[in-house]
Amino acid sequence: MFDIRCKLPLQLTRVFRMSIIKVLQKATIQSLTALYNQSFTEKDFQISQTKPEFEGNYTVVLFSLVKSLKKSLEVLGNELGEKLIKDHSTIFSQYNVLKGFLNLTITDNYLLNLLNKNYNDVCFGKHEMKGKRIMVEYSSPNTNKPLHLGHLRNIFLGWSVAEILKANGFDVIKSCIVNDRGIHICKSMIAWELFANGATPESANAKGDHFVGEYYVKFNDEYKREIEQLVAAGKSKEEAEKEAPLMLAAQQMLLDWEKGKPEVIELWNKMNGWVYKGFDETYKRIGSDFDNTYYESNTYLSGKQIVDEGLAKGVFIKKEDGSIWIDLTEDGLDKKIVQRKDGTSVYITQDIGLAKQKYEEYKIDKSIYVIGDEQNYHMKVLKLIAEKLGLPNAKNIYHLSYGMVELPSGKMKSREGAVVDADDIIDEMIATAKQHTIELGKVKDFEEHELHELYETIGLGAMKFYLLRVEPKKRMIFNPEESIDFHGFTGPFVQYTFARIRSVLRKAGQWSMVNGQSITNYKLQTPSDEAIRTGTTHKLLPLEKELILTLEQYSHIIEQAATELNPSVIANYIFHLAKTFNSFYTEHPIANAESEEKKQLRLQIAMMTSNVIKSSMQLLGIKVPDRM
RNA sequence: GGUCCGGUAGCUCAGUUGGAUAGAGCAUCAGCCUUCUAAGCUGAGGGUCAUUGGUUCGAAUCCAAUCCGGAUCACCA
Repeated sequence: MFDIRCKLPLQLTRVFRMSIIKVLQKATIQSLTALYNQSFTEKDFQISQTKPEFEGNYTVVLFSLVKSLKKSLEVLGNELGEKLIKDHSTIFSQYNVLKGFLNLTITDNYLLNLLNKNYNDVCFGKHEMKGKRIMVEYSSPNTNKPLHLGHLRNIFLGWSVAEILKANGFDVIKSCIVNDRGIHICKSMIAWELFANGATPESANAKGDHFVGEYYVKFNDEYKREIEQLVAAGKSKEEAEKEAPLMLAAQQMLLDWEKGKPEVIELWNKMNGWVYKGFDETYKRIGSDFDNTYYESNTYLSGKQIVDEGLAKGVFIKKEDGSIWIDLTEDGLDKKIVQRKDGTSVYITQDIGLAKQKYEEYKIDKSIYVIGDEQNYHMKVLKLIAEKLGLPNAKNIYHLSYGMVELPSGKMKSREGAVVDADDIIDEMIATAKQHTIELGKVKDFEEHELHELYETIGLGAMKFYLLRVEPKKRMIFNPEESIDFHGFTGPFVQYTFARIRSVLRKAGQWSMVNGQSITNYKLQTPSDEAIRTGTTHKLLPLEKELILTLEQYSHIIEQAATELNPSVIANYIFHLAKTFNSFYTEHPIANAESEEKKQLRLQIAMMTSNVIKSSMQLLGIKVPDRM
């Protein structure tokens, strides 16, 4: 989906820089050990960014050290500060102690060096390969209805987490399990058979997944009517639900499917084919992809053998009626069925089979499932069963649980058609992007295809950012009336910041477009190492310094986002970076700076900021436009 | 009822894993375009961090109880 990919092999082709926060951590441990002849770890003290109202950039919080050292905060702070500055004079220039806080100032030279070495490195911030492989499973749609807004949160999350892990040096496999069989699929098949008169997506001029989804809704409408009729004829509601002809037909079809009845299989293939075509269009449009797609119709039987093995091992128990269970009461959960009395497998059985298959195919070290929080219990059970069965790396099964996307009216109900359809909302976002862009009137010289691309970039960017900026586990309410903002903490805000930087660089002759490809001129004259070391070059102004400090944190942020499996960490960071840049941009002229030195410095800052914005937005799956 | 998750400004969300006077965006109000893109910038107002108690130098953060909201506890998937 993107042009730039950083491949940083295990064999060091480049030197990986340690983040300031890590340097400070290590240096503090060293200094404390040297000063007080005791051993320390990172957990003995805390490091944070200095609050803006105090002097300094990074702060060592000393309170927790006082007890074991029996020193006053004042004395400890001064001794440690003195030592840090003496031993690491290239990085720390001065310190002050306020209460229990040791505030350290980073030298301009250190930051200038950093800027000088990395300003044009599009891979800045990424980590070296760790030699570990992780699978991220996401999307997992049913093939009886189109994707909705909830799927979009799932897909964006999964895709982004995968990219974040890659940036952090993991070998990542994106996978998808398609729920392509079962009673719900048969429902739309029956409805199509009965009511479609042979219609196809082509004849109805409809997207395949939407076309099939209509018959799923049709089934439920007709089913409801049959129940009402039966109830009117004197049946109880329960009886009616079981005896309705449509339901009986769907159940019969499921049996026929499992037996492999040719007409049913043919219809099933045909309708699923329509759905896949529709899904593919949507995936392509939103820039999602998978390395491997699993189909439930292939995996649903594979659990049976595992059940037999588990039974032999004594992990499972067989009841008198032949059904097979696992007792999880000792783990604080209930008993769970893993195979029906008729010998057929249930949902969780398939998942156990798939978990094993994933491992055997890819030898993954970790298996991440991006699934809504409604399945927290299910995933807990799956992991426990996998552990008890002794499946390889069962303990590294991880459920990345995210909150449901709800409407102001409550939960989305696909059976009633009360959902925000994915394709619809994408269309709306792009239309809104178009409207805003036209109103602002800045792109009158764009070609038609450039405009089209720009609207997609902004519309999708707004939506992805909106869904990713919130911590995954929190549920969110989506208000279609209010739509999504294009100002403030949004994708377009960041995109706009990027476009302005590109504009500055273009005009300063540092960057240009040739046949749609961006070309960077490596003409920036950079201060010599000697000048930087001896401090004969620029003094950084507060906003210049703050920007470089923020840029410096990028690799640390990637690591944090990967550890937490949380793209919102990235979103918050980008926004902060863009906002800082905008203040800088307003305050200080770049191309028309007060001196040539300042001009070069600010062009470097601008270029590095644009690189980090592009790279970090890429981790969220969001493109950035050169002009908007 | 059991288990899990959430509750921070009018609204949407951060809060670096226990640290300094709790921060952003939206909305409201007041300013800033003859200088690199105003989808921007600067400033103001807005808070019982659901409630109560506890732990300690220090709590939005940890513990307990309570209240509110959600999910889940199927021979459904």
